[in-house]
Amino acid sequence: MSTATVSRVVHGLDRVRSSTRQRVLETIEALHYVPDGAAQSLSRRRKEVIGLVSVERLGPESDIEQMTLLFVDEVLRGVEASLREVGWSLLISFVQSGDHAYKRLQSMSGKVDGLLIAEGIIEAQQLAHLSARLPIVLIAGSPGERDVDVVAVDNRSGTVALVAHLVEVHGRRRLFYVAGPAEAPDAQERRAAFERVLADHPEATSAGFLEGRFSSPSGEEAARKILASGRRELPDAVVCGNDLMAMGVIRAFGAAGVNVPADVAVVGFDDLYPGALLTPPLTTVRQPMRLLGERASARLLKRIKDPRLPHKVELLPTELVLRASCGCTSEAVPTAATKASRAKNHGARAVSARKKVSS
Amino acid sequence: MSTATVSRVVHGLDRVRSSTRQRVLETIEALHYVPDGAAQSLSRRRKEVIGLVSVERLGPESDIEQMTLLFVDEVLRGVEASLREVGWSLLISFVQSGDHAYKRLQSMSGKVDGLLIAEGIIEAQQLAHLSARLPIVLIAGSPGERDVDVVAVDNRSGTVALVAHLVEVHGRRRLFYVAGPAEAPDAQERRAAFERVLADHPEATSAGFLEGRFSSPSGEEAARKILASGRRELPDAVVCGNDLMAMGVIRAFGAAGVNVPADVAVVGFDDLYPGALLTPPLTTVRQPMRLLGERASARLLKRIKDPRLPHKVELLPTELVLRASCGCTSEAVPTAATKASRAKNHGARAVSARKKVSS
DNA sequence: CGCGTAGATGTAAGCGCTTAGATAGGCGCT
DNA sequence: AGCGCCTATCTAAGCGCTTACATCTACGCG
Repeated sequence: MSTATVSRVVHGLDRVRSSTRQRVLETIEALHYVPDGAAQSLSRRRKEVIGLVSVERLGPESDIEQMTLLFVDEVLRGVEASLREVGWSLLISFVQSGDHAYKRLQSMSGKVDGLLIAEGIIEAQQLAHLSARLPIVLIAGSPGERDVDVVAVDNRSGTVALVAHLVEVHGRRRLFYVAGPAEAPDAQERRAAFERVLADHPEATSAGFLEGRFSSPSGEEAARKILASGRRELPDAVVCGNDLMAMGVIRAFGAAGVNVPADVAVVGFDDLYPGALLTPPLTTVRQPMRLLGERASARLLKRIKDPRLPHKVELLPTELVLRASCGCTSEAVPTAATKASRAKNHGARAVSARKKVSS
Repeated sequence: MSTATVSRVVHGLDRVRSSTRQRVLETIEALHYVPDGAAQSLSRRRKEVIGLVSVERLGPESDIEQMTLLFVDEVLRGVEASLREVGWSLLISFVQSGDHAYKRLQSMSGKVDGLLIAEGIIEAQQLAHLSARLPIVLIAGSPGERDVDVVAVDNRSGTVALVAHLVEVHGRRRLFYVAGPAEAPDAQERRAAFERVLADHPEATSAGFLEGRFSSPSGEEAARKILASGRRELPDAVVCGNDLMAMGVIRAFGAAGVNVPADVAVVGFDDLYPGALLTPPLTTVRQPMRLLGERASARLLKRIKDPRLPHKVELLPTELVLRASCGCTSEAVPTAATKASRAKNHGARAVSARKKVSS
């Protein structure tokens, strides 16, 4: 029996007499035969593998930064799940920024049909080179990128909904902003959105601004600086660029005897899991991380099938998660439509950021 | 110029005149040439890829189960890091138990040189089949497996250290055990270790036993049952098979007005990150998850190089993490040697389980 | 000045699959 | 029975590398 017949049986495309098919299947079963992936890839000119490359954070704050990784892990699950559906495989690699990321990406590019790359790993020019060789989708990249597809989270609408909530529902007036590092596009977008809400609400004013490093200790530090300028001058609310910093702020305020949210509201961005465990539970904006992974791989697959597709940026909506740290209580905010899907989340209320924005 | 020369330049094994080498390198650079992985794999008869397959938990308790995934993610990082060192790649796949796990593993087996498999995904017989085809290392499997290597965490020493601490240092006498599901080998080992400590300490007795599902809600349920048998009869301490259940127990006790640890000590196992955020912070046993990944892949690589190596079981030591839920305060336990590496962990004290056991 | 030799490069045979095109059977028809 | 045609199967040519082996070049030596 020729290998051609076996191949036809395995893939079932061509007609094979059913007795032959039977015989082949039995033999395959008996021999525990599994086709060699490398040979298939070579012959088919398609590997049915895509690569995911993201950052690995290290450094002195790593113990807490571990939480941040939840982000990547959720994305990864989304990617894996949608790949699994179509029978493709996922190759993953972490790089430390600055590391020889480009080298790694290049070597991966020989083993996959397409690449999912986390933002901020390589320079635009290197990206362009890679992108010329194989399909690439950027995850959570700044929407400005050319020559690649981007799937990102809509930082703006989420922040706007969150800050508007503080001002409109809780009547907070003096808002302090603790931003993420200026070089992070996410941080910039969130900050810009914050300022925009202030501009749109004359009754609210900025009570100050500090730049943190997206880490919990940098949040604590920011809170200490805020406290240092005197209790009289405490802001109404502290809006943080992410949950980690918000956690730091809450901890430092708690240590100093400042009551959150009675004295100062504190809110974050990300909806990391432990936020719900804090005292008070953290009001924040949820990023659809798993969805991010699903969409990114869907787009990549589409582009692999048709490489001449125009490049596109896809923004994913966020969701406002109201817990207690903004001043909401379990009973508060009866107006907002609660989403059943989040009901389980410790009594938090979730509101589509889109809805909030449009109102 | 022949492809052979290029190949020689790229791999630098054979002698090439340096002017030629130069020319080749320049051309490679200019063309952004990257060798095709599939062709290399086919020709070299080695893919330089290994696969990691682990469970994806779903179901009604998934919101909290997400935490469990931290486990897998840490292992994954360990694996990826050690693979990166030798230039190999990592293919990953999650399966839902019961899912067609064997099918998936089979298809992966065609694309990798070896497989890292999480415990409990497939039957022993299927494992044996796979193992006959390619090198396999089981992660956190029960040490009883044959025909495969196993790298696992030493549940026993950790549990023994933890329970002995409750009895010897805090004088707890009536200990209740909330176990994980009986079909989980980890759960069995921990429970057995618990009983063993009781046997070794005549002054301590069992206050009861319940089987949970390793989930936080099942912990809450257990706590409610304990409370239902009357306040008079509350145990001194509740030892839980993992952190999630311990978190549930603490929450339910808190809701019922039971003071932890004053009335009842509660301890877990795993050292999931949020344990440090609870009130009171959770005393637990830390599993070296990342190390687990590193060791598992190291062993797999070794076996791939020499497939006739005898199969081995490797047990990794755990580490006692003392926080407040066992009765320790920041000042307490001045006896135990604290490990500098854990000092950052919110003032928790960490003690090598081995050391504790030997004392 | 021819030959031996060693170093540099080219040639070609796979690696295990897919697939287009060639071939071989079986059938119904005249 | 002989022909054509359709279907089931086989043959063989790649896919892009690695590598053993053949070839070629240049040099030193007798």
